[in-house]
Amino acid sequence: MLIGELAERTGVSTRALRHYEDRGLLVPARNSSGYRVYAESDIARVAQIRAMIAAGLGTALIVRYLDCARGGAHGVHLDMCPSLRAELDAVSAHLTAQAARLRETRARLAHLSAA
Amino acid sequence: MLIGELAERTGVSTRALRHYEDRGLLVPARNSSGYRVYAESDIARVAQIRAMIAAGLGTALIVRYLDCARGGAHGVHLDMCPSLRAELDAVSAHLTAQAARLRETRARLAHLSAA
DNA sequence: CTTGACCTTGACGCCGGCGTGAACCCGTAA
DNA sequence: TTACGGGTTCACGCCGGCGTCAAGGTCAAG
Repeated sequence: MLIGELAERTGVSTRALRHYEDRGLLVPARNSSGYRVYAESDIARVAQIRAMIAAGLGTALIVRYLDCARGGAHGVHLDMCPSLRAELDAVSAHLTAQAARLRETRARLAHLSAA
Repeated sequence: MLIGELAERTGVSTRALRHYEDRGLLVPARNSSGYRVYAESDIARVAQIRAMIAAGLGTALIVRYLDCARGGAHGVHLDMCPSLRAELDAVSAHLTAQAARLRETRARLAHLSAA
C-alpha cells in the first residue's frame, strides 16, 4: 500500500504521514522507486497515533509509548513503562486541572449574566 | 503602579503584561513620560486573565469575556454572553474529550505492562 | 555629569503539528 | 511522444503566548 491509499483509508493527510515518519512514529518500507510502502497493520497503528495526538500527547512521548509497547510485547524494557505512565499521569492531571478551571470560569460567567 | 511593580506583585512577566495590552486584555493609562500606569484593581484583573489562560482559553476569547463582563455589569449586551458561554462549553467539551482519550491511552498502557 | 535601575517600542525566536507550494522522478494510458 | 496522476525531498508559513535581545528615553542618587 502506497502513501496515498493509506491516507485515504485512514483519513489522515499524506503530509501528516510523512511527518509521523520524520518523528519516528511510523517508518514504512521502500520499494525500488523509493516510494513508501505500508503494511495493512499500519492502518491500526495510524489510528493509535491519531488517538494519542487527539489526547494531547506530543510525538516525542508517543514514540516512547510505541517503544514501550513493542518492548512490552517482547517482555523487555518492562521497567520503562512505569516512568512513561508517570508522564501520562502528569498530562492527565494537567487536563483535569484545566477542565476544573474552565468550569470555574463558566461559573463566573453564569453569575455575571444572572446579576 | 508601574509595570515592574505589577509584574512583581502578580508574578507575571512584564513581557506578558505588555502582550496583554497588545491583545486588548489590560490597557493601562500612561503618565507624562509614556510609562504604563496600572490601578490597584488591575492586580485582580491580571489574576482573572491568568486563570482563564491557564484554563486553556485564547486571548481573543478572553477579550470578549471581559467585554461581556463589563457589559453585564451595566446591564448592556446581555445577549452577547450566551454565545460566549456556548464557546466555553465547546472548549470544555474538548478538554473533557481529551481527558477521556488520555484515560483510554493509559488503560492500554496498563494492559500492555500487565501482559 | 555619570551611573544604574526602570521604562519605551520594535522585531525575531521557539515549539508542535502539520499546510502548502516548488521542483523533480515514475509508470501507465492514449 | 505526451500527458497525467501518482510518488519524492526540501523548506517556508501559521498559530499563540510569550522569551529575549536591541536600541534607546527617564529619573533619582552619588
